[in-house]
Amino acid sequence: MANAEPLNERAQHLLRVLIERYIEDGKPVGSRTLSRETRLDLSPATIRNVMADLDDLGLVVSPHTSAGRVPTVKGYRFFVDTLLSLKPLNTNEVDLLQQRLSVGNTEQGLIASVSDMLSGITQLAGVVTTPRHEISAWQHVEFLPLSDNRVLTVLVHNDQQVQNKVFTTDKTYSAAELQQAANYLNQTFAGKSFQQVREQLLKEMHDAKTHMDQMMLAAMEMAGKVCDEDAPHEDYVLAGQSNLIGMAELSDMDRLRELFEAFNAKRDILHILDQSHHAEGVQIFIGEESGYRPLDECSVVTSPYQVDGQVAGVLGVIGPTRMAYERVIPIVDITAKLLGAALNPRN
Amino acid sequence: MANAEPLNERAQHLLRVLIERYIEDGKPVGSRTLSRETRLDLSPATIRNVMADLDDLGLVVSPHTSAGRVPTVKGYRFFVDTLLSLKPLNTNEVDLLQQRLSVGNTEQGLIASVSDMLSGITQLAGVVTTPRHEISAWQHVEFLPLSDNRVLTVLVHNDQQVQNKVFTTDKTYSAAELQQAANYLNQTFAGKSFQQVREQLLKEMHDAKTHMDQMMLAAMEMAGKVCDEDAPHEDYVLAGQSNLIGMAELSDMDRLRELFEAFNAKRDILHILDQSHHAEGVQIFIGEESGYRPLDECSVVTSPYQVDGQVAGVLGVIGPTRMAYERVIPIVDITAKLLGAALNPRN
DNA sequence: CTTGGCACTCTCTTATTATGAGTGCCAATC
DNA sequence: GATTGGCACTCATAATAAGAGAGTGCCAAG
Repeated sequence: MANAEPLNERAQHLLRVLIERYIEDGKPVGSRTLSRETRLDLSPATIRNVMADLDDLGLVVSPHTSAGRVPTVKGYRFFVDTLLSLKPLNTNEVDLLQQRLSVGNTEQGLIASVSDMLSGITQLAGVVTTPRHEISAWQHVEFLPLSDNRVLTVLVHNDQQVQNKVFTTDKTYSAAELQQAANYLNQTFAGKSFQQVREQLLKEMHDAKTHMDQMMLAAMEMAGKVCDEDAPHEDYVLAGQSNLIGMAELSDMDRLRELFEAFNAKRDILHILDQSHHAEGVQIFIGEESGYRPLDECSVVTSPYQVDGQVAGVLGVIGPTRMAYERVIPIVDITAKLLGAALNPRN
Repeated sequence: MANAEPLNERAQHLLRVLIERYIEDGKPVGSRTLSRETRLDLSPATIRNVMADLDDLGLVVSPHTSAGRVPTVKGYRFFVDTLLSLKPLNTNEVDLLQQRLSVGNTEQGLIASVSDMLSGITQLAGVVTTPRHEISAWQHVEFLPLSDNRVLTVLVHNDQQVQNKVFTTDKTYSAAELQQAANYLNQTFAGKSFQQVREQLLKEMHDAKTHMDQMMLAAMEMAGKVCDEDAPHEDYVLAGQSNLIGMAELSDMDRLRELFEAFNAKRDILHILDQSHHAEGVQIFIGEESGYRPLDECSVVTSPYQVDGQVAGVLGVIGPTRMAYERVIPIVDITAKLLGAALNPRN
């Protein structure tokens, strides 16, 4: 039993070659192939012995008695954690990404093109969550009267982000009244974080009811609504789903369908991405590790991206468990950094 | 030869039953079934004769010598144009749609939920183009200075629509200067259509170069850019792609993939939808009629929707040629009307 | 014009039989 | 004690064959 000595050098090397090979052409790999592929100059029989050990350890399995071996989730995990030698992108490639990024200038456009980029380069599905702006602070608010009792609120955050929303009010306010309300709010809140604004707002609204005129109250309400709106805006942009259609491990229509439905429902996918939110650097969920059935045959490679030193969102790719990790991981890593940089207020 | 008499009553009825039956269970339908299904009390042999005629006319084909008949594109066309008896929704169903529509209040939210609704009810893919606002007129513009040389432009259309964009200018403008520019533009353009604004803008920019100060020119430029931006904003929102995955006629992975890629590319799909733009009421593209290979096995049922008496966009569903037209057509029709109503400025 | 009859054609299913890749185990070898 | 060749065995895959079933086209009779 090789159980005493957990995994010797040779076994590790063989496991590595096996997985690399399997990733390349998706067929179970047998002892004969392995004996040819590796430099160790071992006979198939010897390799079979090693394979039996790896099998006992749960790192590989054979789909049936007389097929080669295929890595298990545990095998992939070990591979990714300790055997994998990443293939860093050369500067050319990085420059190319850089260029494609600087085109779309709106935030929406940026994350869409990053998602596209990820899927294009990896030939998998690319995903980017929309950035959170909770760190941002109040810069300026403007109220514009529309027809009837409708008021357009324009709220500018300190990071160039702009939000607008139309409200219906109880009574019709004049432009001057609205101006006055905006002035007051701007003076009071400029530069404060939305967290602070929120608290102060609630407090003032509570004990102000008596000595504050109608108009101020309405303005408060509006601003409060805008702030509320800010928080739960969690979503993602997906690209390249069609890349997943041909893949062997998803050839089962029902599986594929389940997966696409999960994409639409968004909830579960978001939950996985959230887990990466507080992690540092690239994180990898292999097969069942994600905990969601539709993703059983898939791996998810994610990385948070930072704006202004704060984690603003997560991006990554989704593909079959059998994916080229050594290529995908650096791509996700770099892309997260590039997106962070592109999203930075000053650049 | 029945060619002299193009298509007698009985033949039409049989064709109709055949297609209805085929739509229901997707298997080629034979003379025996048809003889049972129909009330005409004809023997299979007689029906075979009729089938031979329909075959000659190119309305049906048999996939192989000893299978039943299947409608051709031409057959579907005839069915849809002259045989189809629509199944109008009852008021309950309409009310239900109505309700689900009034929830999402932003325009984006509205078209997303309409798209969802279409796909949910029909179990096909739903699609809605984003409404065009070219008919809308200039109501108000506001410039807000941000840090550095950045200026936030907020443009309000007369139909509650709001657009904003951040520009970088050559020099730093004061709040007062920006205010002045906005005032001038608002006085000059308020109430005019963007078409008019555009023309006038170009003209003024041409002969104003001398007697107009820097500031005005810059403002013009900004406004011009905003107007430009308005035009080519053609896009659509798709929902329920996953409904198409299980469908028999798309079981070929390559076909399915092609189709999904067409969805992503958007161009061709938009082109088809555009054709419906100038049509009145529901329009149907069956199979190859669309002219796009990925849609060969699909039909597209569309209807333009109107806002303020003007066609603002198109919505519809995409599904296999073998779809329940008698149900889908009224749904698309009603939904277009509901969306138009929901989108109307005053409601 | 309609119908029953009949031969014929295809698809689809099921069973049978190779073929080949790969394994596990054992005894011989280094 | 690790390595190796040999050998029996297993199992997926492909190829082939044989029926069964559904449906057609055509013809001759009603």
